[in-house]
Amino acid sequence: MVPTTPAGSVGSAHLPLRDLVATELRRLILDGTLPPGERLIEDRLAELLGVSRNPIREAIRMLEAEGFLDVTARRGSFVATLDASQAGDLFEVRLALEPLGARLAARQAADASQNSQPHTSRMKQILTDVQTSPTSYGLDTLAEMHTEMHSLIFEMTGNSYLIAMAIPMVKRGQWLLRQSAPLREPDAWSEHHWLIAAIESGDPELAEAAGRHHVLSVRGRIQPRLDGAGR
Amino acid sequence: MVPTTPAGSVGSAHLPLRDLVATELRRLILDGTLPPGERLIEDRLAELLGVSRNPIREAIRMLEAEGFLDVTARRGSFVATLDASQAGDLFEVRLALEPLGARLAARQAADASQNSQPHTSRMKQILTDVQTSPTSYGLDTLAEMHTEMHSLIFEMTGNSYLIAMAIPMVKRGQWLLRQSAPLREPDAWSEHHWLIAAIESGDPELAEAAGRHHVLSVRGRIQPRLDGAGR
DNA sequence: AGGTCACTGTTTGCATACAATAGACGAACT
DNA sequence: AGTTCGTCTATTGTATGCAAACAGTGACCT
Repeated sequence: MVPTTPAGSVGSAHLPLRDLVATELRRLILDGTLPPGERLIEDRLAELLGVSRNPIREAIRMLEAEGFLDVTARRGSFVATLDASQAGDLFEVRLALEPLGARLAARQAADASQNSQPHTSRMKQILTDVQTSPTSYGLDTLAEMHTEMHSLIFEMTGNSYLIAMAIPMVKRGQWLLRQSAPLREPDAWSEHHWLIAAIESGDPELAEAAGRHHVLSVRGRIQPRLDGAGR
Repeated sequence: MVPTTPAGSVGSAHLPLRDLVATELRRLILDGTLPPGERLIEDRLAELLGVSRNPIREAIRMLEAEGFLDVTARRGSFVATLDASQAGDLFEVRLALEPLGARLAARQAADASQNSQPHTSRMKQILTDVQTSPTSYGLDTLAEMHTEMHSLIFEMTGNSYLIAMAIPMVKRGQWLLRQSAPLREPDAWSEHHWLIAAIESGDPELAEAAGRHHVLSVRGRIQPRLDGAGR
């Protein structure tokens, strides 16, 4: 992390190294550079990122809490593995939280319909970008856009507790998508159109149903690719 | 932590200090010794617990991820505050996850009805203990028993992702209960009887409804005590 | 041949030391 | 009197050093 002026190096507005490290490790895990099961050696990471082991260790605690790492005391940290069983677990939780997020977001859309809705407009922009030039983005970029869109829904709810729980969940989902990725299929994106429209309509019931439908649909698309190691 | 033989000091089977510290800090927060808003000074905690700042800092990252601490870069860590708005947020999420947990637990009960169910028997034992001698426990103990019972439901599901998300949520609920505690009311406990019976019956729909009903009931009992700072 | 034991390198756990920043206090200036 | 600036202290951020534990290797015994 060498003094390359980390986006506001001096003075006041710079992030602690633990946050930069956590962000970078997340990226390396999500894009597959650090594959599932890979062992993380603190010294190597420290050297790789040009920091001491201390920020590394703190970042490891954060990523552990987010579920990206499996840590065993005195035996090291490993990139978490996501087998079919765990993917099923994830979808079961997501099937509870995504409809909730959509419902609360729709309520917000209804409450604050008069003023501008930065969340919905950004969501629509992402969707437009992807659908107008679907081939101009790499898989990683597509996954990131997908994550941003779902994160926006949760952020729109204004429920800070839901946000804290759901954002890591969405990132975990991005990871899964990245590994077995149907993000190239046009259907995968057009579905979001319905979801966003439902939220924007301000009808909580409709939005909840759309959220549920969306998760079920994604699960149905991904499940077949995960067989073999069933629960 | 001075060589006071910290419960398995030598050899192999001892927890890292960060875990002991995190557990202790959680306890101090939950029992009110560290009140909401309190600033945590790393040096003081280190001296108080007899360790260096390093395990303290790692524990802080963990508790931050669990939502017990609010951390601002270079300005310190503070015990999180739970106002009425945030309590509402918590209940909204809980209203999604608790029924899910009950439903999946019931499914497990049905699947594995032949062999013994350590989870349900432990739950029933807790309930019996509380109801036979309701006055013999302190508030903190009651809160801990309540937490254990709900944690058992989630653990029973076998869904590791749900467990990872829900256990901290339950603890956060314990915190709320501890602050405005209706745990002395007999109704609060008899309700759990229905919930456990529903899970044990193996009927997912019934259990889900019981879980939902329970959360709604608790919210109804707590909500009035939180007024003033509504959303 | 198989298993057990000691030995050694690697890695994690913890402590200490130093650097940098935030916030408070007070002096000087207007 | 109020404001601004500098200084000083408490506290967080980061680095380094050392101890303890794990994992692999090979010798030795049975």
